[in-house]
Amino acid sequence: MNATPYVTESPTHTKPSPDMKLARILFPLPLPEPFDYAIPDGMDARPGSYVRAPLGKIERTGVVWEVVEKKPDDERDLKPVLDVFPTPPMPEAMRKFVSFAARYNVAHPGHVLAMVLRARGGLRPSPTSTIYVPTGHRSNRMTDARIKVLDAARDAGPTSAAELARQAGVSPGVVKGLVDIGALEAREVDTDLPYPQPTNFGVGDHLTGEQAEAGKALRAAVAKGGFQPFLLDGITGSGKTEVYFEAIAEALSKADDAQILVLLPEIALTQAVLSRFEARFGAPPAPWHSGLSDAERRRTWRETAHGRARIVIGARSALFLPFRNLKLIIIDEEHDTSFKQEDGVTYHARDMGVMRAKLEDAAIILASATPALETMVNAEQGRYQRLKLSARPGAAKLPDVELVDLRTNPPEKGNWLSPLLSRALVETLEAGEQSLLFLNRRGYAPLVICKACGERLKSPATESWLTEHRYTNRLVCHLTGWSIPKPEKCPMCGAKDSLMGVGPGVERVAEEVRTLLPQARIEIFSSDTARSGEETRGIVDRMAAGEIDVLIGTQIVAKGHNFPKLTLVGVVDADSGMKGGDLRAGERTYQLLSQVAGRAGRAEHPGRALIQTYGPENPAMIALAAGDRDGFLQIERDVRAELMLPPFGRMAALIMSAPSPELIQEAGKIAGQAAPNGEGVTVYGPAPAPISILRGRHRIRFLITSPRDVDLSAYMSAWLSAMKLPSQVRVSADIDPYSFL
DNA sequence: AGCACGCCGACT
DNA sequence: GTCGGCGTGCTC
Repeated sequence: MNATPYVTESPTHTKPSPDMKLARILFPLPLPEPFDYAIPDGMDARPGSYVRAPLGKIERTGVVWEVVEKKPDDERDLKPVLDVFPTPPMPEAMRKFVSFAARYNVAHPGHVLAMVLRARGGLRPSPTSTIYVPTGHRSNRMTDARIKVLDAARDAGPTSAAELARQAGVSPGVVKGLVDIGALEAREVDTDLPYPQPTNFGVGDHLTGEQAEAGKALRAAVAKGGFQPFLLDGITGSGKTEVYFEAIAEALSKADDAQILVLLPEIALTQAVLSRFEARFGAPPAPWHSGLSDAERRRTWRETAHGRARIVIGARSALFLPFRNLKLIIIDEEHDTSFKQEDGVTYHARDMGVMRAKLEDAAIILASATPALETMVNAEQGRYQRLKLSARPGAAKLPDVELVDLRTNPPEKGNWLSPLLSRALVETLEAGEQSLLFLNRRGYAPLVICKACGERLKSPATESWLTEHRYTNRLVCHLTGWSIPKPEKCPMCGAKDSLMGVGPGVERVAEEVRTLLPQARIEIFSSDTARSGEETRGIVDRMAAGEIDVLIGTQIVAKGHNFPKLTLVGVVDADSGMKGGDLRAGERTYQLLSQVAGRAGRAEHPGRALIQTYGPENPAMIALAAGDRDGFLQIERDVRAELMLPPFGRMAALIMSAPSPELIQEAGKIAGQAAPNGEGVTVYGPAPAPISILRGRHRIRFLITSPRDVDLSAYMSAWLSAMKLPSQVRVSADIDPYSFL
């Protein structure tokens, strides 16, 4: 060891020179701003470069946010940038997008950057592995073992030494021997392969007149270039996908480095959808969702950053992938509420997508059969261009929708299906056709009470009601997943056999159908019976093959499955979604119900939908029965305009959490006093948050409304920084909140 | 987010 | 007397 104890200064510090440039580096951490570092001579660190730099005692990856000249009077002894990754720099549009998303959603820029850098290994070149290929060269010293290995290499294709030895049933030493005599050659290859390039950019086959026309409009817009937002408004089965494929084909053909992002609700990201893209464009798209392995994740990330992945198809978080040359964004099922991220950095992928398209100077297509009210208003006011698809190709027709008034046509006591719906189920089974019953409640009964003392059984962590599951004979908290075996005695008063399930769940409705149709093949479709993709596929395949007579499902059934022999859809309780004071409740019920109703009669069979409700006079129900979607949205629109609710006014929430009820009450008081005065801003609360206890923390929230012209993000940001809170209290803002309950 | 510093309880 | 619990504060 060559110790030099008298050297005290760290050798990593760079001496300032007169023309030194410094890099302002943003780290994926909740820091208030980028930090300054010295760029060593000869290092190619520019705005957008992904770099490593020392931060405190450790080294971290960050992104150069800007490069500035060091001022002559700047005496700071800056640490140096250590390394630049061989990844193309993050384009300026992306950096602006990160900053915008942080400002708009009231989050630290670094916190948003963390969402961008979520693929470990994506910044480094692909790992390599050694494979062995036959050279064709054979020596006269061919033993049995050697021949087996060469046969394996020929049959299995190039693979690793261990794999070759395993397949040949010999020891790895034999492989080494073959390399030594020149019969096999070792090659280093990347394990993460580039995605094959799409090839088919031509006009799609079998487009109907209306589809061809919409496709042409989209092609023209993409060809022209620049920020152009579209609403592709097409009823279920009208061929929206085929139409936006035209826009994708145009973007692909326009430049050979143009990239396209397709966002879908996570649940819609199936193999079938990926295959459809592959069939159309001759190459599979790059996928991005929470279920990817680390290797798949870094592959998609790297290929996207290098500009080699042309089509990326993903869930909401794919919006934060670092595209090099993004030319088109598609948000399919744009009304879907799963695009709203509710924890961590809260954001809405649809709204952020429009902003990203604007900053990238790209086209964006929002596609839906039931567009969100916000989107409809944007189209109406000319901010989005609206393309309508109204026809269903082929013989398929939207089903006839009938409302069943549960007040005049009530189910028998203890049942949940009205005589009308029961009769329809019998008729459908007799006709050899399929039925679907929709009830958005898992389990047997959503509430368990004690007949003796009236106790309602609650989850210890969240205080929410426990749901009875007969199939597993457990009581389950649907917020946390916590469960206990169903007790024999009431935990409160000790009475035996006094616990009773109240209200309907899919299991109870299944029980009722079993009594009504003893010979029918009945299955339940919910997250309890479709735990894996395999189970989901099994149910969907059996239903499509006609092996199920009655399928009883939660909202999982509402997503684009095609069941040709399905002719009856029954909605057990249309009113359940309307409760809770949620400003979008009516809209969501309409979307869900029309989506569910759209499952019936997609092929040559006509379908019908029966909707059970206690409020058939409700505008949502009337519009649904009449198939008058735009009429419904108009009523809803007027209500929101009148009350200055979004999109006619702005709304935000401030959510606070603390480990104890006393502390959260104290925090609420402090926050209430710290709320700044803002022109037109109204603060309501605090009130218990939608999930008032989460992971052992007590939560409250304020609701804030303002006119549209107020910068509510800036208001929330000012409020947050004006508060001095005990350290155990956590606060966050939610711009345009979606959960109210 | 890490990581260190710092100030109070159970152990060789 | 120390080892270590996690509250608080800093990182260019």
